[in-house]
Amino acid sequence: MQDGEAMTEWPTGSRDEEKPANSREKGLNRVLHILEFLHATQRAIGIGELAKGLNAPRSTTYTLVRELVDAGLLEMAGDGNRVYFGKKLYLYGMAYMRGNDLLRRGRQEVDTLSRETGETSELCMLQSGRYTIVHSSPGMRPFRISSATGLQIPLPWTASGRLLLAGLERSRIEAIITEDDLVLPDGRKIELDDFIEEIAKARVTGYCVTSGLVDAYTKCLAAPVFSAPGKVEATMCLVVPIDTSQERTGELVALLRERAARLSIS
Amino acid sequence: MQDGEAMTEWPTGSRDEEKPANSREKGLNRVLHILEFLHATQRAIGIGELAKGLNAPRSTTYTLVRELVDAGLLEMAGDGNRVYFGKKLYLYGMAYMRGNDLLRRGRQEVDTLSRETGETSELCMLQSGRYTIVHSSPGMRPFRISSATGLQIPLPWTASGRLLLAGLERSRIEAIITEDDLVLPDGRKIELDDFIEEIAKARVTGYCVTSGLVDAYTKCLAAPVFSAPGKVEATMCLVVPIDTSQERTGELVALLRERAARLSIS
DNA sequence: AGGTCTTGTCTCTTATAAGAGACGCATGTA
DNA sequence: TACATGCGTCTCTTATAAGAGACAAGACCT
Repeated sequence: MQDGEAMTEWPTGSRDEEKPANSREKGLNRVLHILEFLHATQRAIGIGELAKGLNAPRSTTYTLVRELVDAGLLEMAGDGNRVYFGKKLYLYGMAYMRGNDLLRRGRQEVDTLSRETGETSELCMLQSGRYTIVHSSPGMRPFRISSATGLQIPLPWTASGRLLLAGLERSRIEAIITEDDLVLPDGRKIELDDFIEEIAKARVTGYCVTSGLVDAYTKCLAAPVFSAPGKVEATMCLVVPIDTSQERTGELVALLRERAARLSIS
Repeated sequence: MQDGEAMTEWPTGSRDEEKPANSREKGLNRVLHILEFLHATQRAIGIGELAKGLNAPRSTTYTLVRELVDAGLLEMAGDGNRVYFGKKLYLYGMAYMRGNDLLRRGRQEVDTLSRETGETSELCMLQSGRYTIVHSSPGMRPFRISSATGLQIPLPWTASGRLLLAGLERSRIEAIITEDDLVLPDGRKIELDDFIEEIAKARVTGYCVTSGLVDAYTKCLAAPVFSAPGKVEATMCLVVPIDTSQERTGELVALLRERAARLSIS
């Protein structure tokens, strides 16, 4: 997210884009940042506030927002001085879904899986180096373990993350995972070597279960969806209470793997 | 779509953006055109082909597409040299839907309406001067009358069009409707005065029925959804065979109006 | 009624991105 | 084997868009 870029120095050894330090920013980049920012805030926001949040000059921001609103990618919210995503983005998004068998079928599988098991179920993909929930369907429990579509979290925090990276060389993985990604929300640190080993193991067993990583009370079961032999395109996963019995976990994993395999045929 | 802009002179009396004739085009505009173009073609397309379709220089197109792919707004399709919409657009689109009560509830209403009646049902909105199908749910008939989400057609061709423009002054309407919009697919021409009168009538009666406009065998029933008193934000509509009986049409209109009214409360 | 913010618009400068065009490498086809 | 056509990358120029900053108008405090 909008990680105060001007403030932090570059994480050691990451992208080597040379920064001319104080140069102008391309309009298109500003636009991309605007969209990311809105996605992070999840609600309409004033233009001034937006400019501030992006460290972007006000005049430029006004201009770009106007153009985007005219184009329909953004819309002015009810009160008239806040912006949020626009209808065009919705239409483009639906077009993406229509053109994407995996996503379309995956959504259905997830919905039925969560209906059948009563547990929260998700379809996840790798998106710009992070684990991304592409579709989720809440479970039936009184206290739901739910999470929103579009949420992005570090790969090492999740079972799916171990599957999504299966088959990549170590160097590729190192390029994707940052130091921060290896620190769990509760402060514990995952060793990169351990993580890479877990990836290898997940690749062999064909599924992955993690307990109490993102939080202390959930367990995460994931199975890979292949787009080609060996190429993991997505994962399906179930989020269940951490005290779920061994047997039930086993049953759920079996069901999950079956469904994921069915999706893979594509 | 992508109306060979370089070829045609401006429709008399429309937008007065001065064209410096042979100037450079802003990157952001190119991007907006790329998105529109992909939306129109509805499938992945080669970059060269894309550049040609947009009358854009090849080098620029390559640069922009690369940036958009890096950003996740576009994706390279399977074979590796075609582009189409990307996951980010899907995520933004879902975010739009989540933040938009009317759309979210409207989709549901449309789905149940089409299940209950067995007819094709749609939620429509005004989008950049055109009638846009925002969500549609196909009917149960052996030969389905269906249409895709995102389809845009001229306002005068539809029942919804007459409702979406209700309450606008004549000058606003004239600004939106072009000469071409008034010519039906079969060549017949609608008089602007007649059209404006029909809008006024639809506004009073609170619904609109049109027969055999876009094609010879369908009838279109539409009812307005209000976002504020007098402000038509969307329409719900049913597409039925043109020979549907008077009684059944009446029943359907009543049902439709009830549903649309329920949506309006928001 | 003065002081402090924010909002939206406008003007002007200059750093820079759009674009022309060349290049090398694949294909295909005569 | 030559010739054409499409793809992807690069270089260099100059038209232009990003941005600084000024301005008027409203909002909200004292």
